[in-house]
Amino acid sequence: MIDIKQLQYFVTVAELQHVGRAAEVLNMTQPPLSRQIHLLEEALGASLFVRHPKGVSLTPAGECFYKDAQHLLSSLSQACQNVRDVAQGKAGKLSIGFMMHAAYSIIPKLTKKFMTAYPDVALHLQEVIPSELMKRVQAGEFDAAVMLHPQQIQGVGLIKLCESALCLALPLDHPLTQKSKLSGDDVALEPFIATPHNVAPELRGALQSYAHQYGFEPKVILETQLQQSIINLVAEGLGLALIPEILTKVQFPGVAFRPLQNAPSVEYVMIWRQDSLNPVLSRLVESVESGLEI
Amino acid sequence: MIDIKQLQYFVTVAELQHVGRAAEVLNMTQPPLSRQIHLLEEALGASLFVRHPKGVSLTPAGECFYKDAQHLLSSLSQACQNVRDVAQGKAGKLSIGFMMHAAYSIIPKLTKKFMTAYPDVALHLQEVIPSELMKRVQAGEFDAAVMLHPQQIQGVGLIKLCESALCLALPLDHPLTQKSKLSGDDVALEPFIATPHNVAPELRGALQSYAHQYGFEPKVILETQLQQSIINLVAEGLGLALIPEILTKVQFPGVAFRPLQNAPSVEYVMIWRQDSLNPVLSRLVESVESGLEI
DNA sequence: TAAAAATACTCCATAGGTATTTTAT
DNA sequence: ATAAAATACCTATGGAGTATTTTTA
Repeated sequence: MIDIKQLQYFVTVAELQHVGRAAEVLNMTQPPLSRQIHLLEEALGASLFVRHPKGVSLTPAGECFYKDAQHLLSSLSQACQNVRDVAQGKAGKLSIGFMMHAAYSIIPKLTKKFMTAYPDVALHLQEVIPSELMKRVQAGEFDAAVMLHPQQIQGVGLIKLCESALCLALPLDHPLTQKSKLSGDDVALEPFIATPHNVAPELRGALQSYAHQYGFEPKVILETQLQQSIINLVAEGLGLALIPEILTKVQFPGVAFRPLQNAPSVEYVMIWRQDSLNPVLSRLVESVESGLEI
Repeated sequence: MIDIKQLQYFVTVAELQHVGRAAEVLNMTQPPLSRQIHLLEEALGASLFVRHPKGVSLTPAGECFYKDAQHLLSSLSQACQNVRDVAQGKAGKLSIGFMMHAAYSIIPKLTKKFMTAYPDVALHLQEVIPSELMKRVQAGEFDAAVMLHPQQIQGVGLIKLCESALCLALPLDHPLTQKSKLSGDDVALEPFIATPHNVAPELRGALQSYAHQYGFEPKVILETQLQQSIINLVAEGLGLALIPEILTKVQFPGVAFRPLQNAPSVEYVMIWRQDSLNPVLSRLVESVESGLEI
């Protein structure tokens, strides 16, 4: 059976055209090297060298095998390097799920920092509705997810990314845009657009409890799964919405944002499967732990 | 040190996800296979498998190495096949020198037959002046050459390809074109264009001895190393020339060919270095030996 | 607890070393 | 005649086998 050692022996002899000197380079004596070359020739069923009185030279078959052997050896060492890189998380694949809220500041910051540090990692980013994120991380479909702080965190690691106060999103032509700061009393009778409780309980809960502080039940006239739709519907003038401040840096046409008195806030976190086998994940967690400045 | 055997072991275990069953397939017992997998992991500095109670599965690093190992193994077997092909002359390189006379029928026939039989051989064809051919075959610069039958053939193999009678090449507007068959008497006073003796002694000798048969010394007014030039100079009306019949199948503008009474003939042969190491050469000789129909 | 993998220990095949012979110019 | 490769023989590393223990869901 041919083995790597024989290929290295062969390449060395081929390069030096001299079995004795090749043996020196290989830190061995001439006879066993001679023997290995013969075994290789036998295994291949072809003679690789012509023996001269002052050395050896490659036959055409040997020339051909020399090229292939060189390529094989370099491919092998490349493969070893690859596997080490992947094992250390310097290379590989990482799939990250996130909710729309993260798309505008958290995800860009996070990916930019990580991709700069680990250019050989292929990031797969996917936006899904908030309620999907925890499930799919636990199922191993995502290595990590950026989402609102969940209630239960069994089997996942968690790191806080930032906190963001909620503010009011209202149509540009709405009378309340005249006031620079609003309170619960101002909006008690307004129609609201919100996400259903099962999609993003934290957000829906925040609206609920804020309203209760001011002694009213919010009039939710429209529910939509997609966060993006909420802002679009506000722009259409269908109602108001509570939106985290991190989204207000972006210009949404037809929408105005106003701060709220005693505004509740939501917390954004990254979660990941605790028992993940992907070494890249540890690098991501480290990267996030060392600070993101969102 | 990593060796091929370990790669095969690894690939088998990776495919079956089960060390015990992989050991069966590999015709060995489980413990040494287990051990080799561990040694491989140690050599790579990365764990390749996660051990479950009912088998093993690949880590991300293992997945990466699996792809590379598969590729390495198939490259290796391809390399073994390549070297065998080259050793048997089924693949490789073959350089053939030839004189211009062979370009129009011998070389096309020969190369077509050979290339059809051995599509993986790269033929390097080169036209040079006749006197160069023997030297360069003996020097190992050409594996073989197509040329006129040489005087001395030390160190080379030889096979006859064909014989061709010489005929007269004359300008289209020459009075002698009126006659359909010519003899030495017709051309005794005509100017001749010929190759120098040291370039193609056989051809020059043939002109000489033919003339002597008819009791005259040929008036060679122009000598040129390149055979192609002779025909061009005939077309220009500078003189006549003796040209082998195998060239007359081609249309040369401005040149007429006429048969000669008692025409001398020349013999075309293929020669090759007897002690060549190129296995393809044997295939070429076989191919020519089995007949060319020129 | 029940598989499958890992470990412990043994044996022998074979890679590599030493001494010597053969080969090719 | 000479340098280099091949052969013969010896030693010992390490790959593979048998028996057994440990691991993990």
